[in-house]
Amino acid sequence: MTLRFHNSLTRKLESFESIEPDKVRMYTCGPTVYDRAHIGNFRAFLWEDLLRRYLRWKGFEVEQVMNLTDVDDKTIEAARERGVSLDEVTEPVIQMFLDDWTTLGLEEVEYRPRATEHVDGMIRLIESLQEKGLAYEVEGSMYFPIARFPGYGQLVNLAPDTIGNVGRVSGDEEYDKDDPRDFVLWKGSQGEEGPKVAVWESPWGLGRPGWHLECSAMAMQYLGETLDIHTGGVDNLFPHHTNEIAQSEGVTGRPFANFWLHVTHLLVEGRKMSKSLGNCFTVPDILEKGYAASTLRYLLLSGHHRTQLNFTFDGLNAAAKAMQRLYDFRQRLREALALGVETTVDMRAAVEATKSDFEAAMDEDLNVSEALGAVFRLVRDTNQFLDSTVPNAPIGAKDALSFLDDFEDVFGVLSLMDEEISGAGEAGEEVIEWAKNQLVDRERAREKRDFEQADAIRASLEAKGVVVEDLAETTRLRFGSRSVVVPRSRR
RNA sequence: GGCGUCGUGGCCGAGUGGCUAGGCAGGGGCCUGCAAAGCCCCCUACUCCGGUUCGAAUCCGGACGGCGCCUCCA
Repeated sequence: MTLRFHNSLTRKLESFESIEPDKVRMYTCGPTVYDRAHIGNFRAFLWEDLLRRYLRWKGFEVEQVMNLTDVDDKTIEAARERGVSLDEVTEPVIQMFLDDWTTLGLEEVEYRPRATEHVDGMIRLIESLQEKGLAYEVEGSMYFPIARFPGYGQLVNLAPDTIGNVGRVSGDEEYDKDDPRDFVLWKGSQGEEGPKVAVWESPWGLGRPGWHLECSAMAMQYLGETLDIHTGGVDNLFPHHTNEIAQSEGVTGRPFANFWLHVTHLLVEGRKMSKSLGNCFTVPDILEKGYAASTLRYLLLSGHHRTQLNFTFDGLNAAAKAMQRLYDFRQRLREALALGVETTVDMRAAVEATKSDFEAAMDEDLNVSEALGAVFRLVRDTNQFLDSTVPNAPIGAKDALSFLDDFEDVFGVLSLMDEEISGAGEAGEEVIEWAKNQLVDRERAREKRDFEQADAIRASLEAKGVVVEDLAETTRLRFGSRSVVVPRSRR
Protein backbone atom coordinates (compact mmCIF):
# COMPACT_ATOMS: atom_id res chain seq x y z
CA MET A 1 0.00 0.00 0.00
CA THR A 2 1.24 3.45 -0.73
CA LEU A 3 1.61 6.21 1.72
CA ARG A 4 0.18 9.53 0.66
CA PHE A 5 0.45 12.97 2.17
CA HIS A 6 -1.30 16.22 1.61
CA ASN A 7 1.57 18.40 0.46
CA SER A 8 1.18 22.07 1.30
CA LEU A 9 3.40 22.92 -1.62
CA THR A 10 0.91 21.64 -4.16
CA ARG A 11 -2.17 21.52 -1.94
CA LYS A 12 -2.73 18.00 -3.15
CA LEU A 13 -2.53 14.45 -1.92
CA GLU A 14 0.70 12.97 -3.26
CA SER A 15 2.29 9.55 -3.04
CA PHE A 16 5.25 9.70 -0.75
CA GLU A 17 8.66 8.74 -1.99
CA SER A 18 11.87 9.40 -0.16
CA ILE A 19 15.01 10.54 -1.88
CA GLU A 20 17.02 7.65 -0.52
CA PRO A 21 15.05 4.42 -0.45
CA ASP A 22 13.96 3.33 3.02
CA LYS A 23 15.24 6.48 4.65
CA VAL A 24 13.42 9.66 5.51
CA ARG A 25 15.08 12.92 6.40
CA MET A 26 12.69 15.16 8.19
CA TYR A 27 12.93 18.63 9.66
CA THR A 28 10.49 19.85 12.25
CA CYS A 29 10.19 23.40 13.49
CA GLY A 30 10.66 23.28 17.23
CA PRO A 31 9.64 25.68 19.95
CA THR A 32 10.81 29.18 20.64
CA VAL A 33 11.89 28.84 24.22
CA TYR A 34 10.69 32.05 25.83
CA ASP A 35 7.83 30.42 27.73
CA ARG A 36 6.53 26.96 28.51
CA ALA A 37 4.99 25.27 25.48
CA HIS A 38 1.20 24.86 25.62
CA ILE A 39 -0.97 21.98 24.50
CA GLY A 40 -1.42 23.56 21.09
CA ASN A 41 2.32 23.39 20.55
CA PHE A 42 2.26 19.82 21.69
CA ARG A 43 -0.53 18.93 19.35
CA ALA A 44 1.87 19.65 16.53
CA PHE A 45 4.81 17.89 18.18
CA LEU A 46 2.67 14.87 18.96
CA TRP A 47 1.48 14.63 15.41
CA GLU A 48 5.07 14.81 14.22
CA ASP A 49 5.89 12.04 16.67
CA LEU A 50 3.07 9.98 15.21
CA LEU A 51 4.40 10.68 11.73
CA ARG A 52 7.94 9.50 12.55
CA ARG A 53 6.58 6.42 14.28
CA TYR A 54 4.38 5.56 11.35
CA LEU A 55 7.19 6.12 8.86
CA ARG A 56 9.33 3.74 10.85
CA TRP A 57 6.49 1.26 11.08
CA LYS A 58 6.30 1.42 7.29
CA GLY A 59 9.94 0.41 7.18
CA PHE A 60 11.73 3.70 6.83
CA GLU A 61 14.72 4.72 8.84
CA VAL A 62 13.93 8.18 10.13
CA GLU A 63 16.40 10.95 10.70
CA GLN A 64 14.68 13.91 12.29
CA VAL A 65 15.85 17.32 13.31
CA MET A 66 13.88 19.50 15.67
CA ASN A 67 15.47 22.81 16.45
CA LEU A 68 15.27 24.91 19.57
CA THR A 69 14.88 28.59 18.81
CA ASP A 70 16.80 30.01 21.72
CA VAL A 71 17.36 33.48 20.33
CA ASP A 72 14.67 35.77 18.96
CA ASP A 73 12.91 39.00 19.90
CA LYS A 74 10.92 37.45 22.71
CA THR A 75 13.78 35.68 24.43
CA ILE A 76 15.92 38.79 24.12
CA GLU A 77 13.19 40.99 25.48
CA ALA A 78 12.68 38.66 28.43
CA ALA A 79 16.40 38.66 29.21
CA ARG A 80 16.57 42.43 29.09
CA GLU A 81 13.51 42.90 31.24
CA ARG A 82 14.80 40.59 33.90
CA GLY A 83 18.36 41.80 33.56
CA VAL A 84 19.73 38.31 32.99
CA SER A 85 21.57 36.51 30.22
CA LEU A 86 19.82 34.83 27.34
CA ASP A 87 20.73 31.42 28.75
CA GLU A 88 19.10 32.18 32.03
CA VAL A 89 15.86 32.75 30.16
CA THR A 90 16.05 29.83 27.78
CA GLU A 91 17.59 27.06 29.87
CA PRO A 92 14.70 26.60 32.30
CA VAL A 93 12.20 26.77 29.45
CA ILE A 94 14.11 24.15 27.50
CA GLN A 95 14.12 21.94 30.56
CA MET A 96 10.34 22.30 30.95
CA PHE A 97 9.89 21.57 27.30
CA LEU A 98 11.91 18.37 27.52
CA ASP A 99 10.06 17.35 30.68
CA ASP A 100 6.69 17.75 28.98
CA TRP A 101 8.08 15.95 25.96
CA THR A 102 8.94 12.93 28.08
CA THR A 103 5.70 13.10 30.03
CA LEU A 104 3.68 12.84 26.84
CA GLY A 105 5.75 9.91 25.64
CA LEU A 106 7.34 11.52 22.60
CA GLU A 107 10.32 9.74 21.14
CA GLU A 108 13.66 11.45 21.20
CA VAL A 109 14.57 12.93 17.84
CA GLU A 110 17.95 12.34 16.24
CA TYR A 111 19.08 15.96 16.41
CA ARG A 112 17.92 18.85 18.54
CA PRO A 113 20.19 21.72 17.53
CA ARG A 114 20.06 25.16 19.09
CA ALA A 115 20.06 28.32 17.03
CA THR A 116 22.71 29.98 19.21
CA GLU A 117 25.13 27.18 18.44
CA HIS A 118 24.77 27.47 14.69
CA VAL A 119 25.33 31.14 14.04
CA ASP A 120 28.48 30.45 12.00
CA GLY A 121 26.53 28.31 9.60
CA MET A 122 23.93 31.01 9.26
CA ILE A 123 26.56 33.59 8.48
CA ARG A 124 27.98 31.32 5.78
CA LEU A 125 24.53 30.99 4.34
CA ILE A 126 24.15 34.75 4.11
CA GLU A 127 27.54 34.97 2.42
CA SER A 128 26.46 32.43 -0.16
CA LEU A 129 23.27 34.37 -0.75
CA GLN A 130 25.31 37.51 -1.10
CA GLU A 131 27.47 35.89 -3.78
CA LYS A 132 24.32 35.08 -5.72
CA GLY A 133 22.97 38.58 -5.35
CA LEU A 134 20.29 37.42 -2.97
CA ALA A 135 21.31 39.46 0.04
CA TYR A 136 21.96 43.13 0.50
CA GLU A 137 23.24 45.20 3.35
CA VAL A 138 21.70 48.25 4.91
CA GLU A 139 23.53 49.76 7.87
CA GLY A 140 24.88 46.51 9.21
CA SER A 141 21.72 44.48 8.56
CA MET A 142 21.27 41.99 5.74
CA TYR A 143 18.04 41.54 3.82
CA PHE A 144 16.70 39.09 1.27
CA PRO A 145 15.28 40.71 -1.87
CA ILE A 146 12.17 38.66 -2.56
CA ALA A 147 11.64 40.27 -5.95
CA ARG A 148 14.75 38.44 -7.12
CA PHE A 149 13.47 35.04 -6.09
CA PRO A 150 11.00 33.67 -8.64
CA GLY A 151 8.12 31.75 -7.18
CA TYR A 152 8.23 33.49 -3.84
CA GLY A 153 5.05 32.75 -1.91
CA GLN A 154 4.11 29.47 -3.61
CA LEU A 155 3.61 27.73 -0.30
CA VAL A 156 0.87 30.13 0.73
CA ASN A 157 -0.57 30.67 -2.70
CA LEU A 158 0.13 34.34 -2.45
CA ALA A 159 1.41 36.41 -5.29
CA PRO A 160 4.36 38.47 -4.08
CA ASP A 161 2.55 41.72 -4.68
CA THR A 162 -0.29 40.79 -2.37
CA ILE A 163 2.07 40.14 0.47
CA GLY A 164 2.20 42.99 2.89
CA ASN A 165 -0.49 44.88 1.00
CA VAL A 166 -3.04 44.83 3.72
CA GLY A 167 -3.44 46.74 6.92
CA ARG A 168 -0.34 47.54 8.82
CA VAL A 169 2.01 49.05 6.37
CA SER A 170 5.57 48.40 7.37
CA GLY A 171 6.41 49.86 10.75
CA ASP A 172 8.94 52.65 11.11
CA GLU A 173 11.70 50.26 12.12
CA GLU A 174 11.54 48.70 8.67
CA TYR A 175 11.88 51.72 6.43
CA ASP A 176 15.49 51.11 5.56
CA LYS A 177 14.77 48.06 3.39
CA ASP A 178 14.77 48.38 -0.39
CA ASP A 179 11.33 46.83 -0.46
CA PRO A 180 9.11 46.63 2.61
CA ARG A 181 8.38 42.98 1.86
CA ASP A 182 12.02 41.93 2.05
CA PHE A 183 12.83 39.97 5.14
CA VAL A 184 15.82 40.23 7.41
CA LEU A 185 18.66 37.73 7.34
CA TRP A 186 20.88 39.47 9.83
CA LYS A 187 19.90 42.10 12.33
CA GLY A 188 22.70 44.59 12.94
CA SER A 189 22.88 45.70 16.52
CA GLN A 190 24.21 49.21 15.90
CA GLY A 191 21.92 51.76 17.37
CA GLU A 192 20.00 49.19 19.37
CA GLU A 193 19.29 50.25 22.88
CA GLY A 194 19.47 48.19 26.02
CA PRO A 195 21.96 45.57 27.15
CA LYS A 196 23.45 43.38 24.46
CA VAL A 197 22.25 39.94 25.50
CA ALA A 198 22.60 38.31 22.10
CA VAL A 199 25.29 39.61 19.82
CA TRP A 200 27.61 37.84 17.39
CA GLU A 201 30.43 38.99 15.17
CA SER A 202 29.78 38.96 11.46
CA PRO A 203 31.28 40.40 8.28
CA TRP A 204 28.64 43.11 8.60
CA GLY A 205 29.41 43.97 12.17
CA LEU A 206 27.83 42.91 15.42
CA GLY A 207 24.34 41.55 15.30
CA ARG A 208 22.19 38.46 15.41
CA PRO A 209 20.61 36.17 12.85
CA GLY A 210 17.12 36.64 11.49
CA TRP A 211 14.59 34.09 12.60
CA HIS A 212 14.07 32.16 9.39
CA LEU A 213 17.72 31.60 8.80
CA GLU A 214 18.33 29.11 11.59
CA CYS A 215 16.06 26.46 10.13
CA SER A 216 17.63 26.68 6.69
CA ALA A 217 21.13 26.46 8.11
CA MET A 218 20.49 23.64 10.56
CA ALA A 219 18.31 21.62 8.22
CA MET A 220 20.94 21.62 5.52
CA GLN A 221 23.79 21.01 7.92
CA TYR A 222 22.22 17.87 9.40
CA LEU A 223 20.09 16.56 6.57
CA GLY A 224 21.47 17.89 3.30
CA GLU A 225 20.22 20.29 0.68
CA THR A 226 16.88 18.64 0.04
CA LEU A 227 14.73 17.26 2.81
CA ASP A 228 12.13 14.57 2.33
CA ILE A 229 9.71 16.18 4.74
CA HIS A 230 9.47 19.50 6.48
CA THR A 231 6.77 19.98 9.08
CA GLY A 232 5.40 22.67 11.32
CA GLY A 233 2.28 24.44 12.42
CA VAL A 234 0.11 26.15 9.81
CA ASP A 235 1.09 29.51 11.16
CA ASN A 236 4.55 28.83 9.82
CA LEU A 237 3.43 28.65 6.21
CA PHE A 238 3.97 32.35 6.02
CA PRO A 239 6.31 33.95 6.55
CA HIS A 240 8.60 31.39 8.16
CA HIS A 241 8.52 28.47 5.75
CA THR A 242 8.06 30.71 2.74
CA ASN A 243 11.26 32.48 3.68
CA GLU A 244 13.10 29.28 4.48
CA ILE A 245 12.38 28.15 0.95
CA ALA A 246 13.60 31.40 -0.53
CA GLN A 247 16.85 31.36 1.45
CA SER A 248 17.64 27.71 1.00
CA GLU A 249 16.73 27.37 -2.62
CA GLY A 250 18.36 30.70 -3.32
CA VAL A 251 21.63 29.15 -2.22
CA THR A 252 21.34 25.61 -3.55
CA GLY A 253 19.14 26.03 -6.58
CA ARG A 254 17.38 22.83 -5.52
CA PRO A 255 14.09 22.10 -3.83
CA PHE A 256 14.47 22.62 -0.10
CA ALA A 257 11.87 20.02 0.85
CA ASN A 258 9.83 17.64 -1.26
CA PHE A 259 6.95 17.44 1.18
CA TRP A 260 5.67 20.22 3.39
CA LEU A 261 3.23 18.98 6.02
CA HIS A 262 1.39 21.34 8.31
CA VAL A 263 -0.58 20.83 11.47
CA THR A 264 -3.70 22.93 11.99
CA HIS A 265 -4.17 24.82 15.21
CA LEU A 266 -6.13 23.57 18.14
CA LEU A 267 -9.36 25.13 19.37
CA VAL A 268 -10.08 25.10 23.08
CA GLU A 269 -13.76 24.81 24.02
CA GLY A 270 -14.60 25.99 20.52
CA ARG A 271 -12.45 29.09 20.65
CA LYS A 272 -8.94 29.76 19.62
CA MET A 273 -6.38 29.57 22.32
CA SER A 274 -5.20 32.84 23.70
CA LYS A 275 -3.77 34.13 26.89
CA SER A 276 -6.54 36.68 27.29
CA LEU A 277 -9.24 33.99 27.19
CA GLY A 278 -7.38 32.04 29.84
CA ASN A 279 -7.55 28.86 27.79
CA CYS A 280 -3.86 28.53 27.05
CA PHE A 281 -3.20 25.30 28.89
CA THR A 282 0.18 23.73 29.44
CA VAL A 283 0.79 20.03 29.99
CA PRO A 284 1.09 20.40 33.78
CA ASP A 285 -2.15 22.43 33.80
CA ILE A 286 -3.96 19.40 32.44
CA LEU A 287 -2.21 16.91 34.72
CA GLU A 288 -3.04 19.04 37.75
CA LYS A 289 -6.69 18.68 36.91
CA GLY A 290 -6.28 14.97 37.37
CA TYR A 291 -5.96 13.79 33.80
CA ALA A 292 -3.33 11.32 32.76
CA ALA A 293 -0.71 12.24 30.21
CA SER A 294 -1.78 9.23 28.17
CA THR A 295 -5.29 10.67 28.01
CA LEU A 296 -3.97 13.99 26.77
CA ARG A 297 -1.77 12.24 24.26
CA TYR A 298 -4.67 10.18 22.99
CA LEU A 299 -6.98 13.16 22.67
CA LEU A 300 -4.44 15.33 20.89
CA LEU A 301 -3.65 12.52 18.46
CA SER A 302 -7.23 11.48 17.84
CA GLY A 303 -8.09 14.18 15.34
CA HIS A 304 -6.77 14.54 11.83
CA HIS A 305 -3.83 16.91 11.70
CA ARG A 306 -5.34 19.19 9.11
CA THR A 307 -8.57 19.60 11.01
CA GLN A 308 -9.08 22.02 13.84
CA LEU A 309 -9.26 19.73 16.79
CA ASN A 310 -11.63 21.06 19.42
CA PHE A 311 -10.00 20.47 22.76
CA THR A 312 -12.58 20.26 25.57
CA PHE A 313 -12.73 18.76 29.00
CA ASP A 314 -15.68 16.68 27.89
CA GLY A 315 -13.43 15.40 25.17
CA LEU A 316 -10.73 14.66 27.69
CA ASN A 317 -13.19 12.66 29.77
CA ALA A 318 -14.28 10.74 26.70
CA ALA A 319 -10.66 10.10 25.78
CA ALA A 320 -9.96 8.75 29.26
CA LYS A 321 -12.83 6.28 28.87
CA ALA A 322 -11.74 5.25 25.41
CA MET A 323 -8.21 4.64 26.68
CA GLN A 324 -9.54 2.59 29.54
CA ARG A 325 -11.54 0.47 27.14
CA LEU A 326 -8.49 -0.17 25.03
CA TYR A 327 -6.36 -0.87 28.05
CA ASP A 328 -8.85 -3.30 29.57
CA PHE A 329 -9.18 -4.98 26.24
CA ARG A 330 -5.48 -5.69 26.04
CA GLN A 331 -5.60 -6.97 29.59
CA ARG A 332 -8.48 -9.29 28.86
CA LEU A 333 -6.76 -10.64 25.79
CA ARG A 334 -3.59 -11.36 27.74
CA GLU A 335 -5.54 -13.10 30.45
CA ALA A 336 -7.38 -15.31 28.02
CA LEU A 337 -4.15 -16.20 26.25
CA ALA A 338 -2.43 -16.90 29.55
CA LEU A 339 -4.75 -19.86 30.01
CA GLY A 340 -3.08 -21.30 26.98
CA VAL A 341 -6.10 -22.98 25.50
CA GLU A 342 -7.32 -22.19 22.05
CA THR A 343 -10.78 -23.18 21.04
CA THR A 344 -11.95 -24.01 17.56
CA VAL A 345 -13.44 -20.55 17.19
CA ASP A 346 -11.35 -18.66 14.69
CA MET A 347 -11.07 -14.90 14.64
CA ARG A 348 -8.06 -14.53 12.40
CA ALA A 349 -10.06 -13.00 9.57
CA ALA A 350 -11.20 -10.17 11.82
CA VAL A 351 -7.62 -9.40 12.78
CA GLU A 352 -6.45 -9.45 9.19
CA ALA A 353 -9.24 -7.08 8.19
CA THR A 354 -8.31 -4.73 10.99
CA LYS A 355 -4.67 -4.71 10.03
CA SER A 356 -5.38 -3.79 6.47
CA ASP A 357 -8.01 -1.19 7.43
CA PHE A 358 -5.59 0.33 9.88
CA GLU A 359 -2.78 0.58 7.40
CA ALA A 360 -5.01 1.83 4.62
CA ALA A 361 -6.32 4.58 6.88
CA MET A 362 -2.90 5.64 8.07
CA ASP A 363 -1.51 5.54 4.56
CA GLU A 364 -4.06 8.11 3.54
CA ASP A 365 -2.46 11.21 5.01
CA LEU A 366 -2.44 9.64 8.47
CA ASN A 367 -6.18 9.35 8.89
CA VAL A 368 -6.06 8.59 12.59
CA SER A 369 -9.80 8.73 13.17
CA GLU A 370 -10.39 6.08 10.57
CA ALA A 371 -7.51 4.02 11.95
CA LEU A 372 -8.85 4.25 15.49
CA GLY A 373 -12.24 3.24 14.18
CA ALA A 374 -10.65 0.06 12.86
CA VAL A 375 -8.98 -0.59 16.20
CA PHE A 376 -12.20 -0.21 18.14
CA ARG A 377 -14.08 -2.43 15.73
CA LEU A 378 -11.51 -5.08 16.53
CA VAL A 379 -12.03 -4.48 20.22
CA ARG A 380 -15.73 -5.11 19.87
CA ASP A 381 -15.33 -8.13 17.60
CA THR A 382 -12.68 -9.70 19.77
CA ASN A 383 -14.73 -9.18 22.90
CA GLN A 384 -17.54 -11.00 21.18
CA PHE A 385 -15.24 -13.87 20.36
CA LEU A 386 -13.86 -13.92 23.87
CA ASP A 387 -17.37 -13.94 25.31
CA SER A 388 -18.12 -16.97 23.22
CA THR A 389 -15.02 -18.89 24.27
CA VAL A 390 -14.83 -17.99 27.96
CA PRO A 391 -12.50 -18.58 29.64
CA ASN A 392 -10.29 -19.63 26.74
CA ALA A 393 -9.10 -17.78 23.71
CA PRO A 394 -10.19 -18.12 20.12
CA ILE A 395 -7.72 -18.95 17.40
CA GLY A 396 -6.12 -15.70 16.34
CA ALA A 397 -6.32 -14.06 19.75
CA LYS A 398 -2.57 -13.82 19.84
CA ASP A 399 -2.65 -12.14 16.44
CA ALA A 400 -5.04 -9.60 17.88
CA LEU A 401 -2.63 -9.01 20.72
CA SER A 402 0.26 -8.59 18.35
CA PHE A 403 -1.79 -6.15 16.31
CA LEU A 404 -2.11 -4.11 19.48
CA ASP A 405 1.68 -4.00 19.57
CA ASP A 406 1.64 -2.56 16.07
CA PHE A 407 -0.96 -0.04 17.12
CA GLU A 408 1.15 0.81 20.11
CA ASP A 409 4.31 1.26 18.03
CA VAL A 410 2.49 3.97 16.13
CA PHE A 411 0.31 5.62 18.78
CA GLY A 412 2.39 5.10 21.91
CA VAL A 413 -0.47 5.46 24.34
CA LEU A 414 -0.79 2.11 26.09
CA SER A 415 2.78 1.90 27.29
CA LEU A 416 2.47 5.46 28.54
CA MET A 417 -0.55 4.36 30.52
CA ASP A 418 1.44 1.40 31.86
CA GLU A 419 4.07 3.74 33.19
CA GLU A 420 1.56 6.09 34.73
CA ILE A 421 -0.27 3.35 36.51
CA SER A 422 2.81 1.63 37.79
CA GLY A 423 4.31 4.97 38.77
CA ALA A 424 1.18 5.68 40.78
CA GLY A 425 1.93 2.82 43.14
CA GLU A 426 2.38 -0.62 41.70
CA ALA A 427 1.21 -3.39 43.91
CA GLY A 428 4.01 -5.34 45.45
CA GLU A 429 3.96 -9.12 45.74
CA GLU A 430 2.89 -8.94 49.35
CA VAL A 431 -0.13 -6.83 48.43
CA ILE A 432 -1.07 -9.37 45.80
CA GLU A 433 -0.76 -12.19 48.30
CA TRP A 434 -2.82 -10.28 50.80
CA ALA A 435 -5.48 -9.59 48.18
CA LYS A 436 -5.61 -13.23 47.16
CA ASN A 437 -6.14 -14.24 50.76
CA GLN A 438 -8.89 -11.69 51.12
CA LEU A 439 -10.46 -13.14 48.03
CA VAL A 440 -10.53 -16.61 49.56
CA ASP A 441 -12.43 -15.19 52.51
CA ARG A 442 -14.76 -13.38 50.19
CA GLU A 443 -15.47 -16.54 48.21
CA ARG A 444 -16.21 -18.36 51.42
CA ALA A 445 -18.67 -15.62 52.37
CA ARG A 446 -20.25 -15.73 48.94
CA GLU A 447 -20.72 -19.46 49.16
CA LYS A 448 -22.53 -18.93 52.41
CA ARG A 449 -24.49 -16.23 50.63
CA ASP A 450 -23.26 -13.77 53.21
CA PHE A 451 -23.13 -10.95 50.71
CA GLU A 452 -22.80 -8.27 53.32
CA GLN A 453 -19.51 -9.79 54.37
CA ALA A 454 -18.44 -10.39 50.75
CA ASP A 455 -19.10 -6.77 49.84
CA ALA A 456 -17.29 -5.56 52.94
CA ILE A 457 -14.21 -7.50 51.86
CA ARG A 458 -14.47 -6.10 48.38
CA ALA A 459 -14.73 -2.60 49.81
CA SER A 460 -11.65 -3.14 51.94
CA LEU A 461 -9.76 -4.32 48.88
CA GLU A 462 -10.88 -1.33 46.91
CA ALA A 463 -9.80 0.93 49.72
CA LYS A 464 -6.28 -0.33 48.99
CA GLY A 465 -6.68 0.28 45.29
CA VAL A 466 -7.46 -3.30 44.37
CA VAL A 467 -10.49 -3.68 42.12
CA VAL A 468 -12.39 -6.95 42.19
CA GLU A 469 -14.24 -8.15 39.12
CA ASP A 470 -16.13 -11.44 39.07
CA LEU A 471 -15.77 -13.06 35.70
CA ALA A 472 -17.55 -16.12 34.38
CA GLU A 473 -15.37 -18.75 36.02
CA THR A 474 -12.64 -16.67 37.58
CA THR A 475 -12.18 -13.52 39.58
CA ARG A 476 -9.97 -10.72 38.41
CA LEU A 477 -7.97 -8.60 40.80
CA ARG A 478 -6.79 -5.34 39.29
CA PHE A 479 -3.77 -3.68 40.79
CA GLY A 480 -3.43 -0.70 38.54
CA SER A 481 -1.60 -1.87 35.45
CA ARG A 482 -1.28 -5.41 36.72
CA SER A 483 -4.11 -7.77 37.10
CA VAL A 484 -4.29 -11.26 38.40
CA VAL A 485 -6.96 -13.75 37.47
CA VAL A 486 -7.75 -16.13 40.27
CA PRO A 487 -9.74 -19.32 39.72
CA ARG A 488 -12.92 -19.44 41.74
CA SER A 489 -12.22 -21.43 44.87
CA ARG A 490 -13.72 -24.89 45.00
CA ARG A 491 -16.82 -25.26 46.96
C1' G B 1 -10.22 43.11 -0.15
C1' G B 2 -7.20 38.53 -1.62
C1' C B 3 -6.10 33.35 -0.61
C1' G B 4 -7.66 29.03 1.99
C1' U B 5 -10.38 25.67 5.00
C1' C B 6 -14.56 23.78 7.35
C1' G B 7 -20.03 23.33 8.59
C1' U B 8 -22.19 15.45 10.14
C1' G B 9 -26.82 12.62 15.37
C1' G B 10 -26.68 15.17 22.94
C1' C B 11 -20.96 15.93 22.55
C1' C B 12 -16.40 14.65 19.82
C1' G B 13 -15.17 12.95 15.20
C1' A B 14 -14.39 9.53 10.07
C1' G B 15 -16.61 8.88 5.47
C1' U B 16 -17.84 6.53 0.01
C1' G B 17 -22.59 8.98 -5.26
C1' G B 18 -26.68 3.87 -3.62
C1' C B 19 -24.14 -1.03 0.99
C1' U B 20 -26.31 3.37 7.76
C1' A B 21 -17.10 4.32 10.90
C1' G B 22 -15.68 4.85 15.77
C1' G B 23 -15.35 7.02 20.84
C1' C B 24 -18.17 9.37 24.83
C1' A B 25 -23.00 10.30 26.95
C1' G B 26 -28.35 8.57 27.39
C1' G B 27 -32.41 4.57 27.37
C1' G B 28 -33.63 -0.79 27.36
C1' G B 29 -31.87 -5.88 27.74
C1' C B 30 -28.38 -10.33 28.54
C1' C B 31 -24.91 -11.97 32.21
C1' U B 32 -24.45 -11.29 37.73
C1' G B 33 -26.26 -12.23 44.80
C1' C B 34 -24.79 -7.17 43.74
C1' A B 35 -21.17 -4.45 41.24
C1' A B 36 -17.63 -3.94 37.41
C1' A B 37 -16.26 -5.46 32.71
C1' G B 38 -18.20 -7.45 28.25
C1' C B 39 -22.12 -8.30 24.66
C1' C B 40 -27.02 -7.13 22.22
C1' C B 41 -30.90 -3.51 20.95
C1' C B 42 -32.55 1.70 20.73
C1' C B 43 -31.56 7.11 20.04
C1' U B 44 -29.61 6.94 12.68
C1' A B 45 -27.21 12.65 11.45
C1' C B 46 -25.23 15.17 7.52
C1' U B 47 -26.20 24.42 7.77
C1' C B 48 -29.79 26.37 4.11
C1' C B 49 -31.54 27.07 -1.11
C1' G B 50 -31.24 25.58 -6.09
C1' G B 51 -29.16 22.14 -9.88
C1' U B 52 -26.96 17.41 -12.11
C1' U B 53 -28.49 12.14 -11.38
C1' C B 54 -32.70 6.51 -11.41
C1' G B 55 -30.37 7.94 -6.69
C1' A B 56 -26.37 13.09 -3.13
C1' A B 57 -24.54 14.28 3.34
C1' U B 58 -21.04 12.78 -0.78
C1' C B 59 -20.71 16.27 -7.53
C1' C B 60 -21.94 21.65 -9.37
C1' G B 61 -23.80 26.76 -8.27
C1' G B 62 -25.39 30.17 -4.60
C1' A B 63 -26.42 31.87 0.45
C1' C B 64 -25.31 31.94 5.55
C1' G B 65 -21.94 30.77 9.42
C1' G B 66 -17.10 29.13 11.94
C1' C B 67 -11.87 29.29 11.68
C1' G B 68 -7.10 30.56 9.49
C1' C B 69 -3.27 33.31 6.65
C1' C B 70 -1.83 38.07 4.07
C1' U B 71 5.96 39.75 8.19
C1' C B 72 8.37 36.57 13.54
C1' C B 73 2.06 32.62 17.21
C1' A B 74 2.63 25.03 16.75
